[in-house]
Amino acid sequence: MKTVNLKELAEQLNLSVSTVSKALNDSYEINFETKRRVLELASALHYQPNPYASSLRKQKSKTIAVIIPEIANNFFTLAINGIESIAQKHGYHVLIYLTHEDYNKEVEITQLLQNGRVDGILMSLSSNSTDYAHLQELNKKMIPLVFFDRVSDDFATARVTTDDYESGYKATEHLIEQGCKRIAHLTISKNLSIGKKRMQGYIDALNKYQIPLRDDLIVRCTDDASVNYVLIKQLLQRKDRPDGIFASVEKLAINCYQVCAELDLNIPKEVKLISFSNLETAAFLCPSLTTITQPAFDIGKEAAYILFEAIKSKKIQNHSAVFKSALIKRKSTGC
Amino acid sequence: MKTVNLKELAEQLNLSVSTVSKALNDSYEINFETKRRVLELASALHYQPNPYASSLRKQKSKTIAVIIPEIANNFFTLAINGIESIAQKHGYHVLIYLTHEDYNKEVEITQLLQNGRVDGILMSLSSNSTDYAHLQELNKKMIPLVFFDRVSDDFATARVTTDDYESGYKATEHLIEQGCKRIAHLTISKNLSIGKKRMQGYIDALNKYQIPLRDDLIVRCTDDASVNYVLIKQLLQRKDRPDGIFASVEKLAINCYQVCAELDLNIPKEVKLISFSNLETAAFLCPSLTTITQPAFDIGKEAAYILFEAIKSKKIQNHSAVFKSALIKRKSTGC
DNA sequence: CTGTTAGCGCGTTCAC
DNA sequence: GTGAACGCGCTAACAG
Repeated sequence: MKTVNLKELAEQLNLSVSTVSKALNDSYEINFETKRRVLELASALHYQPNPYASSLRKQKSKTIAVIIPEIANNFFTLAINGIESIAQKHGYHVLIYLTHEDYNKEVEITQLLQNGRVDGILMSLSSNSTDYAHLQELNKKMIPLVFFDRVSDDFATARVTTDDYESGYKATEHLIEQGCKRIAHLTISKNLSIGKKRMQGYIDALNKYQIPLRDDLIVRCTDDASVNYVLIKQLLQRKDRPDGIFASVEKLAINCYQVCAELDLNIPKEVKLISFSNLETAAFLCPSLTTITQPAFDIGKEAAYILFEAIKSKKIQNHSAVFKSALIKRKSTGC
Repeated sequence: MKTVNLKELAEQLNLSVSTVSKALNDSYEINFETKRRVLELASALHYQPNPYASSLRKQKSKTIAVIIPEIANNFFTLAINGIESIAQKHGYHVLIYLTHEDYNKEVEITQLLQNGRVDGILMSLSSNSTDYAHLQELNKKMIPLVFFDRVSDDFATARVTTDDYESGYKATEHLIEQGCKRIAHLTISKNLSIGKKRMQGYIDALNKYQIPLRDDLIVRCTDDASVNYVLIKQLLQRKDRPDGIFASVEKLAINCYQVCAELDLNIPKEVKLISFSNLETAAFLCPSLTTITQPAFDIGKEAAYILFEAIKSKKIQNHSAVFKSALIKRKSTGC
């Protein structure tokens, strides 16, 4: 079937293309009766305007991009949910891109978005991003950018995060209150502010309770899961193995479970574990894991909201929002 | 910063717009030296072609849409991963749309895609879709459509699924082998083939082992979680409560966990549970849940692959692929 | 090999 | 109130 366009409608109605266009856009110039006729035929023929012609003309794509490191992760999944709901409300379309924690891919993707494909970008940085020239480029092109969750302090733009420092502090404090003496911290990329802030919370909590900070209990994990696995195994095989672990991300907590299973270590009796996690279902199924849970859905919504504000006002805003995360204790668990 | 376009490049190089265009597209007509000059300036100025102008001209969007009922679901999450990887390989962009199991939204979304926004669509039906006029419309417009996972037998198009019948049979058989006598089945929408086929497997397995099929053990769940919760609670509060449950989707299994926790029923001692599930991490954390796991990533990849074949060949193919799912038993569990 | 011309489908002047 | 004409940025057909 031939796709129906303005010309087609105009011919059938004995009107000019521009009149039809105006009628469809509800212009005040057009006679009510004409509008009615146009709208009638349009809906009868299932007319849909060609989005790209319109984008080209209006220099507006009605599309945003979401760039995230991975999707098999409950936080991002919930955030997308929030983002999509706001986008749909604004009549916007959502493009999704995965970097797989690869900085080069992140650069590539942002390059694809340089020329009008999107009106704005929501982004969570990949863990090995250190240089931000690709983002400067977006800035120059006046494409609004909002960071969420994984932000960098080295690049100024609007951002939506959780209270990472406070959460890290509380998580550590919780382990201390459970009687842990040797608390390890599994951290990800030191470039990301979530890594830095959560760790600072850990450090300050230890200080507060006068527990010596031991560098050998801080495990700097990588973006390679198998490497992390080995690091965690080494940690748990030491004779003075930690009695508490604070994992900065869910994935590392899962790794702990795997290692503990292999080493026949009981969680939470022999090792207490606490982690950032949004895996609601897993947390439910697994009563021994106390989690720090972020309001991922709301974070997505807020980030989208800020982005649309920026798009509307045509100003790159430096708005920033911080959400509280919650420490969720599971019933019938020592931890 | 002004966005740089072909005209800009042409002026700076003292060439015509079309020559520049050809050079950038590596046309054989263009002199090597000219190409070099063009490419040099283009990269110096970070030239990126306007995708919508090109789409308009070529009538190709280099974009596909993925329409799914929800995203907070490990199956879809993994499938998107697979889809995105193939799309990226083909230089395609991925639009994502969530129907939230709402048929009307499904219709709305497909309408938005009628006029060239995408070159093809990947779709998992919402559970209450019964009418397919909106899909016929896509068909007429020659937009390739590939179903994955949630397909309908009432609409003919390419599809990628798992061996739902066989999986349902095996799941039920597994419970029988564990000694279950009263096996309940929690099913979703009867419109979807996954619902029908998994249930048929259940029925046939019972027959095979000469266990009477009891209609009161088949719980037809809805798309309203709170209703399902009540239904499951009623099921488990009966004096002749089931000793085994086969949940057709993960979400319903989670509901079972919640209800059992509330009723102080032990899983798997008092009630054995088996479910379709792709929640790898949960399955790991929860050794008492045996799962039927689908190769979601590969299903996504295959669906995308078929779609790109259709786009390339400009033929709407009726290719269909069936993947095996795996029954994954957890260690140290009676079920 | 390079340039000229003519749209892709739409929205916005500016005449009438 | 309506229509003719132009251009968004790019590509393709056709000249030269």
